[in-house]
Amino acid sequence: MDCIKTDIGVKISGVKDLDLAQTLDCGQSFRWVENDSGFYGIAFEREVVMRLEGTDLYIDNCDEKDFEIIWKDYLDLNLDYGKIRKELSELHPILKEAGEYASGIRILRQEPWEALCTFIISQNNNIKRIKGIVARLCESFGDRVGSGYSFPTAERLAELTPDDLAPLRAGFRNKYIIDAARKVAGGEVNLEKCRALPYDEARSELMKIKGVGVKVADCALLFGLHRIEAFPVDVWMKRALEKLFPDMTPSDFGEYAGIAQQYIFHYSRMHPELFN
DNA sequence: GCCCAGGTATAAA
DNA sequence: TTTATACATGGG
Repeated sequence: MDCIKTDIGVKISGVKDLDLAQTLDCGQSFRWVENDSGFYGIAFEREVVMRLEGTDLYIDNCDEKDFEIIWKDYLDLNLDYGKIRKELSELHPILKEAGEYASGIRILRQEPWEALCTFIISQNNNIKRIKGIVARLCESFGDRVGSGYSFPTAERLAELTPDDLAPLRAGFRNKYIIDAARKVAGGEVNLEKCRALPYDEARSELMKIKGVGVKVADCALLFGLHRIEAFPVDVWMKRALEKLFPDMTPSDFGEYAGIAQQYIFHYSRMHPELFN
């Protein structure tokens, strides 16, 4: 995997186990939009467009240094998903099938606060509307980055009240967003500490926030802090587990449970007939 | 109008 | 400890 400069960005060749649609638009991030030139998005105060041709990844508006310090990690390109998929496939034949079907999924290393906040917004909500709320949140309270806006910091949102978030049309979630922002900005909840804490303690740390239950905590840990042993279970996953893996519990999926969960989630979403 | 959406807080059994 | 209901909003 090497990175060379192009006239508008960089080209990384030899990228394996990556499908941008499966990774950027599978419900782990709500900030990427597909347009004519690829997937457009903003993270870590950078605006880029990504496009994959075979095993060549093009990132526009990016230099070698930004790729090395930001996007390489963001896309989790240091982890060998082919090897992990092989290990997972030995756990259960359906997991092998799901892994092959969704073999381009990677677990993003998103900014922890963004992951936490967007999954607070996700509760009892649908992906289309979540994206709208998140977009309005960034436009209203984020900083300008290129032609878009960054995700607002916890410190910025901590200054606000739930009523200030009315333009987002996020409903009852407004008070949860503000509670999270205040606890994170004030240090009562330490996100970085959750990278290394024993899993149950990391979960408890996040659940100090009103509106954060096990599902939101698991998603924040998986997508924001790269705790890939996290296995978020929602109503959909519960059905998938009962029908497809009746003999397994989330902990049976082991240290890569979060990757297994994403394979299963994507696979079952694309095959709803499995539940009939 | 009715139902549901990558849930959680709260009250009641 | 487990089970029921409200919660804001908008698309199907």
